[in-house]
Amino acid sequence: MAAESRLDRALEALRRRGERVTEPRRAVLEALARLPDHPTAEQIVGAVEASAPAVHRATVYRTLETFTDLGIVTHVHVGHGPTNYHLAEQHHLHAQCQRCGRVVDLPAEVLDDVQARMATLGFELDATHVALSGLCAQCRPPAGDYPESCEEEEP
Amino acid sequence: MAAESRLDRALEALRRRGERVTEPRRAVLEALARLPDHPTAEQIVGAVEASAPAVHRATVYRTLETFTDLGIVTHVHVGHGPTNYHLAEQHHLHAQCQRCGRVVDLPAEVLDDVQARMATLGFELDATHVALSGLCAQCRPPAGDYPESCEEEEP
DNA sequence: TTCTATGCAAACGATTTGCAGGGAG
DNA sequence: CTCCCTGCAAATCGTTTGCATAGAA
Repeated sequence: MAAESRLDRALEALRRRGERVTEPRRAVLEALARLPDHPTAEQIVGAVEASAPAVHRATVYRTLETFTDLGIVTHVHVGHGPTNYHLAEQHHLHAQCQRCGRVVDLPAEVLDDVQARMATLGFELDATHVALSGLCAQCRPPAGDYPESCEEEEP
Repeated sequence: MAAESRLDRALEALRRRGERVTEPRRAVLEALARLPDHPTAEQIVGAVEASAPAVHRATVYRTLETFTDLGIVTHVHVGHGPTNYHLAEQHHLHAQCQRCGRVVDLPAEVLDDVQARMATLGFELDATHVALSGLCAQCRPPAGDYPESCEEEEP
């Protein structure tokens, strides 16, 4: 799936809903389509700054909120640290390593059973909205040993 | 389990580890033992202020961090909103309602299967560290209807 | 022309930090 | 007496808001 087509599809969704297509909005969508992983608002601000320097961070935040309301963008809360955003197309779950901060994707169905069970308790689980927490393969102490070589991200 | 005995046990744990027992620390532990649910740092600050007005919020934050390192206190990150703290005794999970913000406790084993499955993927799940997210029984739209009567907390 | 979306600056909530003094052990 | 813990003030980080204006439709 090319980044460009994802961008076009998002723009199309915007117009279809009668929303205005502006330069900041285009730039935010472009950043979301182009950036890898799940960028934070601040990373999107940085990416947008390259193509459209006049766009203010407040606009990026407001735009992300609007897109979320429209269902174009999804966000994930990670235990500590800022919220992560991505285009709403791919439905998957997330887990974040407590040590290195990396966010890994998980197949969407890992929480299906939990979801079913919580439904019987009256709680409607939104599995994509928060990232599970733990230690990734690199940071997990290998069999009683000390953790090794899993650097902190973004120095 | 009486709040006082929980307090005593925590104080005992402090001394056993050669940590100093000071008034702020005692007050924070007392607040944790006495407050219901899972108070935020700021709620603990408020509770501490009653018994020991001179204790500064920075001290409360530092104390909570120290206690966490010592394994006396545990914290839970909720999707949006401040971190929740509790004494490390009870091991259980949490889920937060996206709408009313309430945090409900879950039996510790609801994520056991997920934990096992993620272990095979190399990820060591810490199920208690983040709260699952969704809609609680009161806020969940009852069969296609509009949500009703689930007030926002703390006005 | 209309009304939404934007830029800017300032406020905001939650949390952290540097520093010098106080008090537990 | 020594060093850890504390109070205070200020900084920081992520995010939100009020206001007047630009610009999409």
